[in-house]
Amino acid sequence: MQRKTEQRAVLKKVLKEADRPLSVQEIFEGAQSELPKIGLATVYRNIKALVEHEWLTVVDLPGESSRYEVAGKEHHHHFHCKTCDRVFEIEGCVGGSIADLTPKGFSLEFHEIILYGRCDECAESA
Amino acid sequence: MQRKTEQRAVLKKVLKEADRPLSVQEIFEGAQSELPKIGLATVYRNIKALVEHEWLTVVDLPGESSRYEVAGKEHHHHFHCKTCDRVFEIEGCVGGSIADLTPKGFSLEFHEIILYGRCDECAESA
DNA sequence: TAGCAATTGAGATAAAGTTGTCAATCTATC
DNA sequence: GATAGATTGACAACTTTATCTCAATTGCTA
Repeated sequence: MQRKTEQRAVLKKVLKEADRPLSVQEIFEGAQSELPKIGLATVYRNIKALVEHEWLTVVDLPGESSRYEVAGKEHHHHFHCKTCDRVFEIEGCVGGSIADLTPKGFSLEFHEIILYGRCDECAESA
Repeated sequence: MQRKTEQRAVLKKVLKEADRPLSVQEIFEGAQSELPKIGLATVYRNIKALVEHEWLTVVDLPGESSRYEVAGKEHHHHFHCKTCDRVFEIEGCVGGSIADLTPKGFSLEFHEIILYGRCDECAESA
């Protein structure tokens, strides 16, 4: 990642403007709308580089392939809309009460919370 | 699934005795210790059949391939030990306070909580 | 216990997601 | 501008996970 390229600039723009975790396909399609000739390998290569440079964070959800969101945000969790399949960031956390769930003898390091349902747009048109 | 076979009996025994979600490999290896000639395809075939018959439940964790646990248990969540990579069931839930995290306009249908850290055995030997 | 058909084991095959190859292109520097 | 080398696009190839094929075996019924 030594040079600035138009491709990477577009990828970063797509990710910043989405403001939610995007799948490789979503990133690819978003970039294609601005740069129709961009290749999938370029998308993968840049995602990998941006993750290594900690500009991007990997978001893994159960049974899904990885999504990516801009790094550096506060601790937060995600909402997965089962209708449109988009993932949203949600504020707040119930970390305190979660510690109580830890079984005896186990040591808790971190946690993940995922909410499922319908996002505002999909709930409206239901 | 019209006939009782020794293979399926062994698979069910492995799953029941584990009392935690097992990966296909764990199930396969557990079954092999009792039935060395069992094939991987048989494991997949029976897992699929047992899930369809609702004897098994699929447990998906972020970034992991599916695990399987005996169906019919109460609502619960999971603890993933990052040291031994085993997954455990944990009792209790903070469902009430989780509803508060739901963004405006979104409709919450269900949730997932995953704790990460060390299990009792791994915490002890740390 | 004989026979039909479900089930199995072994390996080939498939599907999805990701990475590698390499000539052509573009970026940064001089 | 010209140049060196990083980066790209197109597609081949690979990985991992799961399924398919088919002859051999086994469970169930009569």
